[in-house]
Amino acid sequence: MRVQTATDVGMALRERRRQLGLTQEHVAALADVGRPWLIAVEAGHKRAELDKVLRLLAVLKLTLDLSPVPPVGDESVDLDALLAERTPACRRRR
Amino acid sequence: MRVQTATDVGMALRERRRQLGLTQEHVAALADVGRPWLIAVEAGHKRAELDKVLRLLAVLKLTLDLSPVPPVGDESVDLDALLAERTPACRRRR
DNA sequence: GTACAATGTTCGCGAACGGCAACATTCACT
DNA sequence: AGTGAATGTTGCCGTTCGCGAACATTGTAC
Repeated sequence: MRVQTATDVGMALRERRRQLGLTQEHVAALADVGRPWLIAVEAGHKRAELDKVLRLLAVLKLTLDLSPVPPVGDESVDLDALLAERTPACRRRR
Repeated sequence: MRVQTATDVGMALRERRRQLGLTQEHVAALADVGRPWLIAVEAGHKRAELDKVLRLLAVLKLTLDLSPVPPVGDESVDLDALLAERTPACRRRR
């Protein structure tokens, strides 16, 4: 499942927790977080701390993968535009 | 690339930024975050806010995927253990 | 309808965030 | 050596977090 926003993350977490048939209280204890916090995150809390979210993923046995956006064919234009904005020194280093 | 910790996230972000040949200052501006914050995150800052990290991923054109841990064959035991701990009401609902 | 579990909400509190700005360091190029 | 860009570091400061505990709401079983 692809996630892009905090809301996506929250929905995925809630769905997964239900799949496993686990209680918010139970999961919160396993991940060592407060229950109100878990509720907020499942609701899409944007400012949740990164490592707590990661612990939650681990507890729910969810893996997280990062991959470059597959080139759709025109992203070279965007990249060039970005390159043009950069200073010579930075361009040299890429 | 699979990430499990805040450090993993930071390393992935840094690597990706370098691949694109972008400056910390440039990326920070695009993601609307402070440069010191970006530095901390690339170094593995554990308490970074979720949505800022997500904005960073978007700016760097990285997609984020969540998937259940592939059954290794013996996790059903763990699951049963968890089920045993749950209250009847919760078990009913799964 | 009663009882209980699960979920959601609110409060006060200490702790840490993240922005900004300035300074220090590293590195590449000439 | 000297210049300039990129990166790292520090301090102040207003804002917000996240915990704990208590209360309110839903929903399920009996």
